[in-house]
Amino acid sequence: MDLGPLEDFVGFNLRLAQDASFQVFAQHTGEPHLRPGRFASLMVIHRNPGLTQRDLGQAIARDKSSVTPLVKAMEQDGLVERRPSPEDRRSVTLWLTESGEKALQSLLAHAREHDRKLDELVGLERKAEFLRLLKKITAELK
Amino acid sequence: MDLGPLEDFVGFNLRLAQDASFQVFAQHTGEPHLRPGRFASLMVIHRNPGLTQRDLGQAIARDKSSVTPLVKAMEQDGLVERRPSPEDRRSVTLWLTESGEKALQSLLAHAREHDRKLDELVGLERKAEFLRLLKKITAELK
DNA sequence: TATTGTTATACTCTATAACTATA
DNA sequence: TATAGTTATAGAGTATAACAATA
Repeated sequence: MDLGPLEDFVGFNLRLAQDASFQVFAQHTGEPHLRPGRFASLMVIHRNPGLTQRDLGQAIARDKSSVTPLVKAMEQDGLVERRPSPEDRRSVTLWLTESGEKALQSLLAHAREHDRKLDELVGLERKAEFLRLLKKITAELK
Repeated sequence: MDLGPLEDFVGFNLRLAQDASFQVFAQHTGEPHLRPGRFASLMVIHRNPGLTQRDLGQAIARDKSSVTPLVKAMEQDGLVERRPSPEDRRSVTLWLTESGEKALQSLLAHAREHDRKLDELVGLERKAEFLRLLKKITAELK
């Protein structure tokens, strides 16, 4: 199907490439509690144990009312533990369980495997430049 | 917020760049009947006037049950006309109205403006290679 | 029997607003 | 007064399944 001028727009091709990449990644993660949407959250909690739900929301750019069900679902699946903050009784602090750490490691393994495929397509000698441009778009586009 | 190993994954950066690009584009289109989600549909109908809803669904990778409300909304907004197919009485053929053509042209103008910003970030001398890699990922990732 | 399109329904993900409890 | 978190609710956007009309 010919899409005319769209075919050579960077923005449009960015979207197609990301869709393809996400779909392939999501397929290979398989298990439901390893859904890619949780990846960033698990990583943020892993690297900032004891952060509050508010902090998490800021890190992943979601409203607090969206964080509540996300965290509850991960708690339900045994990936995250919620403990009252000793400093502020309004706050909840977040910690990965052992199972959460394992889930994160598993997602990371999938991500590495996935990125090996991307590296192959991009080519090692072009990867640094490609990454640089993606980061530039993220950082500077307004 | 430090995301550790994710920071240098191509897939992750693809996602961040596409999010940034989409958000900026969506903001600037403004009006509700020019929502970016309709862009591809308008373009497909523009370039294939008289196609059926089934054809449209295949082109934009959506189930027929998702095409129905999409097309109805665009008809409601006066962008698309639905006519019974003379060849197959089960089918509906799709045509852009004058207003639909105008909406498409307006979206295209926004897209060109948007892509000028992206071109600036990427740099003209690197654009061809960048596009080539994005298309390669779309086409060959499995 | 198979296909086109519609409808009913449901699921995911997101947000806004109103609320409780703290600060 | 302001903030952390919860809940109720709503709106996109998507899909599956059952259906009517037609092939």
